[in-house]
Amino acid sequence: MESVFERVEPGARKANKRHILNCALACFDELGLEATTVDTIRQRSNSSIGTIYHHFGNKEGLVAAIYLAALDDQQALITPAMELADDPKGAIAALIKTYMDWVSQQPRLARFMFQARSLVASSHFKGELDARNKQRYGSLLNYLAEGVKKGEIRSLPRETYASLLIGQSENYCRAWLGGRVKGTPAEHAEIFAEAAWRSVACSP
Amino acid sequence: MESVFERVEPGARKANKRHILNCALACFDELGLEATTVDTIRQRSNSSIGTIYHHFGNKEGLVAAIYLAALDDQQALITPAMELADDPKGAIAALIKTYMDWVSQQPRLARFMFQARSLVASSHFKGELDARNKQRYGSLLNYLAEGVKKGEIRSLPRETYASLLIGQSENYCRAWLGGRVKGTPAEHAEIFAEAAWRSVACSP
DNA sequence: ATTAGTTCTAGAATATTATTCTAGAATCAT
DNA sequence: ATGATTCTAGAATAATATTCTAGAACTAAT
Repeated sequence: MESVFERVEPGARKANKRHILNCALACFDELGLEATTVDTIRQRSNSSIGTIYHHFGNKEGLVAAIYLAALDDQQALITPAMELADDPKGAIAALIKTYMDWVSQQPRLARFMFQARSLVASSHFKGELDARNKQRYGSLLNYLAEGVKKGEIRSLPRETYASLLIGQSENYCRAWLGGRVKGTPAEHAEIFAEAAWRSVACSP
Repeated sequence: MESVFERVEPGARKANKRHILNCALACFDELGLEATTVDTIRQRSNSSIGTIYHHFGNKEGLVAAIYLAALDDQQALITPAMELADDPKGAIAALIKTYMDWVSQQPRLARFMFQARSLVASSHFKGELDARNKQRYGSLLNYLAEGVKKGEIRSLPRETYASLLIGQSENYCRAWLGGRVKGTPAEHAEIFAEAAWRSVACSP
């Protein structure tokens, strides 16, 4: 978990910044976004108000820093996994399995992402978020377009593909993190990969 | 939109309470949950702090009241639509089309629901939310179980069905409300109903 | 190694916002 | 008509976020 923030804030100099990020994540996860105050985080991290505001600007900035680091960590696993695949079906399976494995292994981060998403999306970090999402799905969509030409993928409105592919597994992950279902996302990943493929494929 | 709150707070006596709910919804939608203060709502509704706290207890209670009213409004359309269907495929299509139509017609309420969900889920209204969701999916799951016996529906882990059916359309609705896609949910509803069916059906 | 510049730490002071409290007005049931 | 209940109002208080100032630690260039 230390490693998640090492990617965005590397080096010994940033050790305390990473420490604060970790403590903040723990607080948010245990108490919820609203209920954790900046002072709660200060106490847990043995830090000071000044330090926290120096590094993150405000509470929203701290939330966004964790959120974007988590998104980057996810993407750092998904991109290479999809590049290894050699057909659309394999790429879709890689996307879904990698995503569901990540959630299963990083439940605190994943839970935080669901809680913080709408906050980040309505903050002035919206731009950064949109840029990452655009990059995230851009290459996938071009890839699918080829599949359509070859007759492997159904021709559907371009804007529906992302939801058709990731919506089901995302919904299940949220349910698991909220304790409403028991089986880990990882253990059902095949089912969801298969369902996503059925949704967009011309033939099984 | 007045009618949404009439269901839960009927009668002339509750007119002001409904008025506050409507004004609060408008504020939340325009400014976001965090950015709208209780005083913002007081101003917009020409009300008073005392009145607001009398009716809702606290800000969280106000959010939950809107959320649960919206959920009930949705359900009031979905339940009869599904009961009219006479086979699993029709029931699934009714569920998805009714849901997507509702979102298209009530974008403010729908957007609010996505923004407030995790807040309500981590509040002490979690119980009420769980009860409604249990009821919401309970009958659907029993219905699907029959389909499995008849060989129409694939036999999958029970806890995966709800995500498989509603995940895609929910994801698209969120994207539409966030301005990331252009086509209304209603206009793509057939595609999503079809995809959900493909995900769980034995044969097309 | 010294020094100028930069980043980091600290916490008191301030500003913003949520919530409580008390009292009176309106409504209802008998 | 009257006692009980619900509703309205806003000042007072409490909780929380944010700003500000000053000094410590570190970095790079001489």
